[in-house]
Amino acid sequence: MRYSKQRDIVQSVVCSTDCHPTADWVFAEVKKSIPNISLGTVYRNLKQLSDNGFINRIQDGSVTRYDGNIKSHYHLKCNKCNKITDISLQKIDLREIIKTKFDFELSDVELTITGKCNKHT
Amino acid sequence: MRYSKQRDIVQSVVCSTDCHPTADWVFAEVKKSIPNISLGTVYRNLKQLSDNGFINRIQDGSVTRYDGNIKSHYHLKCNKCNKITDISLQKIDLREIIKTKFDFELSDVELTITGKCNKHT
DNA sequence: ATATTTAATAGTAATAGTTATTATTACTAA
DNA sequence: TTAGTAATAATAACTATTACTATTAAATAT
Repeated sequence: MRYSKQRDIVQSVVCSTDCHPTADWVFAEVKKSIPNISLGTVYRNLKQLSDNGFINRIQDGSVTRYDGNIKSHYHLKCNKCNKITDISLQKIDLREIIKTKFDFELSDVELTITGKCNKHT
Repeated sequence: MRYSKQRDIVQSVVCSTDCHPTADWVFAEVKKSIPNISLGTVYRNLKQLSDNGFINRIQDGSVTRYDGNIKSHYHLKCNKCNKITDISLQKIDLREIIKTKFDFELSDVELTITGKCNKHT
């Protein structure tokens, strides 16, 4: 994977926000530096970056979002404001439980908890 | 919501399998009884049935799947055979943890654990 | 039983998100 | 410097899903 200015900026855009952006959002943001960048380039680089572990991809309903936080963590999604917040739940060792109870070699966990955050009544 | 033969069959198709089918799979299956059913009708009825709690919708990557099992449960998805298996983890009361630790009113949890089931080396 | 009302339908067009194609550009190494 | 090949911009294609519209049929009233 050789250097490209486009990928470099895609990565820095994703890693400098905690808003779990979509490809489209990243596209708009990168355009500020590279006005003629193509949406396909953004998709391709997001894929490459996540395939190589530089960023994470998360599924938010039917749309894919990207996450510069590559430490193991989960998400809270508020169904009022749609904000996705990072959480970590170290006490629950899912890997252990899943392995011993279900004989299943966990490689990835995506836990989406939907509900209402404390900004709403 | 008044009776329709189409919805009745859509529901029975979803409820008589544990394969967590997509809309397209349901469409093909219902066609066996109603050859000229429309894909839109399948989507509309799947939506209605899940909105009314007769079936569940689950997100599998970017595609939506449906589940006749409406008891609270989670899923194991094997990334080798793509099979989705129902599991339940009664010991972990997520609702409690999420409420006390994060002040977040959980209304829905979707936990997707991806990995490798015991059919593979 | 028949007419009326209107939800549900079949068929089709449209949309959104994403991936593929293709000709061109620009790193890298000999 | 030139050959090889990643990466690119632009655009077409694709897939899952939703919207539209004229018609059909289930429930209700006559």
